[in-house]
Amino acid sequence: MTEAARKEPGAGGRPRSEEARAAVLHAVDDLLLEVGYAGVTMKGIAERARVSRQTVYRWWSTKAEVLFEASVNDAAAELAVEPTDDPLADLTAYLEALVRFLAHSPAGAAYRALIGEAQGDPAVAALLATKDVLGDSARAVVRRAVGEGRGKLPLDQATALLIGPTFFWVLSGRDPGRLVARERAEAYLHEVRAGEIMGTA
Amino acid sequence: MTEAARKEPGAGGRPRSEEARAAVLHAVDDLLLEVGYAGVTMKGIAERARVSRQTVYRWWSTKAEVLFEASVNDAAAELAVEPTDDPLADLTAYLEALVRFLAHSPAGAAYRALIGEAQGDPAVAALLATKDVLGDSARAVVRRAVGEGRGKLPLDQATALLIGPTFFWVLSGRDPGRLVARERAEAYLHEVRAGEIMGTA
Amino acid sequence: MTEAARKEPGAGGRPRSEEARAAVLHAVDDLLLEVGYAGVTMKGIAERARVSRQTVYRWWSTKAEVLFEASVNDAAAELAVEPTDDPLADLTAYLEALVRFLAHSPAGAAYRALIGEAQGDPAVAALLATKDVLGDSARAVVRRAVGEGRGKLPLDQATALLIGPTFFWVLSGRDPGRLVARERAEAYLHEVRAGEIMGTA
Amino acid sequence: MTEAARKEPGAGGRPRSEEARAAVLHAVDDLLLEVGYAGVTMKGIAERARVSRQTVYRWWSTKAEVLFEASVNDAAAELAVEPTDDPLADLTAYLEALVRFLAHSPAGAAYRALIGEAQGDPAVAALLATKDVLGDSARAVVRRAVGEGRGKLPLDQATALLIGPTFFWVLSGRDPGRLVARERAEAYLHEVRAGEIMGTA
DNA sequence: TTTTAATCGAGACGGTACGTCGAGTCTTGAC
DNA sequence: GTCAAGACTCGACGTACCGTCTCGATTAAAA
Repeated sequence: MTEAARKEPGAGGRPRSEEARAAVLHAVDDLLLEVGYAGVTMKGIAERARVSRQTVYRWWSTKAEVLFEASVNDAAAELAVEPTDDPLADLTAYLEALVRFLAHSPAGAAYRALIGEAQGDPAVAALLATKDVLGDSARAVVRRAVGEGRGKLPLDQATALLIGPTFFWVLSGRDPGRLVARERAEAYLHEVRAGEIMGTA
Repeated sequence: MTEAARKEPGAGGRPRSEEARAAVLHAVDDLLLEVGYAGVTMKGIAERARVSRQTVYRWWSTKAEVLFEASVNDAAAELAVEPTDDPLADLTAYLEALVRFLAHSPAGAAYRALIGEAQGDPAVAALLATKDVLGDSARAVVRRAVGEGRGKLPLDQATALLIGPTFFWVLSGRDPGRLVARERAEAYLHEVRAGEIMGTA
Repeated sequence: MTEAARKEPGAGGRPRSEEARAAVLHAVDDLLLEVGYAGVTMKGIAERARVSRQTVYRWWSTKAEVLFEASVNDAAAELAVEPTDDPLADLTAYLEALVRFLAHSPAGAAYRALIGEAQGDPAVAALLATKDVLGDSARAVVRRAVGEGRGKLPLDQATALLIGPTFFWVLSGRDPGRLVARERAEAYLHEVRAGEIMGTA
Repeated sequence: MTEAARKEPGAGGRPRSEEARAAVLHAVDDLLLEVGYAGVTMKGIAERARVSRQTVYRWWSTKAEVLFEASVNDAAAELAVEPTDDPLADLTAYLEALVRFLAHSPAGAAYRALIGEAQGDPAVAALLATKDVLGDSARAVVRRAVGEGRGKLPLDQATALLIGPTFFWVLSGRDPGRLVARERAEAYLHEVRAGEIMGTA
């Protein structure tokens, strides 16, 4: 449904079946792993969830919406890192979580597929724009590690610097095992802190 | 066509129509702009190219293949930068070309769509792996700018560092106008050269 | 409602809303004219009558039942002819009423549609068998005009002789304007009276 | 297809599968008997004929068209009577064939259903108007029996007089076993011949 | 006066057919 | 052997109506 149960209008009527909602979200998770994004269909989701096709369409209009709702909570959870007093450790933990999410987590696979679909489908792009999972999670970490506004670099560009290389690495099909989070975190910290002084980037 | 015109088998027979081939590649370019990646279909390509459906299938098996062939040459051309003696200028020029390609060029739109499709479709991933347009173009620039193997950072990770932030920025739907190539190039140069000494990367 | 308001079971309870009943019958009449029999749906009836779907189903189980109840009273009224002392005049008046009913009246359109539905749907056939509107109206006229049992022809066959040609004419889509009731009435009278003597038909 | 294979345009292309055409017509015949007109669906026809749904829609746009094509040939055959020199015998034979057709033949069941559907669906009415199976067959018999234009009664009204009573009898669900063709034929002959002299009907 | 019970509206539910579309394949005749 | 044309099977699309099922809110007669 994208935005959780709106039940204002009228008031009357049979209430939405929470069971059906859960079954659909569960089904789409399973299907993504089994048949891949391209193989997921609204029909397939409905059948797997033992739910009528109409019920799926009633609450989500595309498979992208179902996937988004199914994965966005998992995504936020998997990308959250417990803050410590050590910025380097935080950054390292975040980069490790990022690789794990993008390259190995089911929620990450869903997210990659959505990012992909968004490249050729404006509707999906708009959907993704409603919640910037990656950006939000990174911003929290970066803000703690380097402080906001202390460098000349806007916060969102600083996060792009952090996320970008890993993002490209995974999406372009390179081996995620070859990434070393610790080194990247050190270099990143060095770079953005230099930016504070040099005023470059 | 994926594998260039093979003319070995048998002997006689009508030769492949170069006219048809060009018409297909042309049509797919047009269609991409008009209806977007999701709207492109094999049927649509054939009709637009005034070519029979069978003819398209004879030479390409998926729309991804047609798009790939139609855009890969343009892509390489658009990402090539004339080498100068100034590494900073080269890097800056490359980053500008990269933004132009990813965010504004038709070939780039096709490439983004293909990268996207690859996230959920292994066949497309394999297709893209046959020619690493982005990596190749960046490698050439990076090699000239910092020298190969002089840092501890492997070359392909150094290129990921260069491409990644921009790649993420554009694919996540952020405004490409806010990227400043010059600053990024300076910071990049600073970082990878520090890596040579610090051995971090 | 098919079987008039039964109020036996239990005891208390909210009484049936006569308003709702009338609204439904009214709605089905309107809809039949606007969208035709095929276009009438239970859903459409409910919405048009500003009544819940369940309420329609509570009292009628198919659209045929609603239509039947909505049209049967009108039908009987439209087919009733005031008896005079002149059999020929009675028959003529009846045939005129029959054409008017079958070819031009809304109730007749409903009746034709029901007869039609009955050809392929035994449930509708059974429904129609509960009240032979056409036969009843004709029987009354024929009985007065020629007397019952005076010919060898059973009464219902004599009525079929009267109704049949017009019935076929209209249902097979022929122009009702070309029927001349007076001539048909004369011939009919001649034929059935001959039957009394000849003992043939 | 309603009008047999049109193969003029273009010339190229795979020819229509006669096998598929026959399978569809056969399937709809079977289905009509098994599940009744209301139970016949385009989906059901396609599945029963082991043919794709698209193929059915390619040549017929509604189930009425399929049924019409499937039954019209049988209908004409079943209603044809071998002319003799005895008008009374011809008429009797025709009336017997008519009862057999309307009340007992599969083609007749289809025809009744189509007539029925036509009452509430103008498209079906138009379809039926393209070929007046009942009228054509009766006209041939009546013309031979009484001569055309010898009475004041137009030929098609004379045929309505012949067909009508039986038509009404069967369509209103009355027992076809109670009809006696011979008596009806005699009365009919008597009536229309009287009409020649009396100039009534 | 409180139950009690059947009504009402609204609207979600599982089904199933609708008619369309794209994917690939196959079958012609012409080149 | 390629080409245009176009019929073929298959399966998903998104919509519509089916008939059933909860809901909360009425509305009267029975307790």
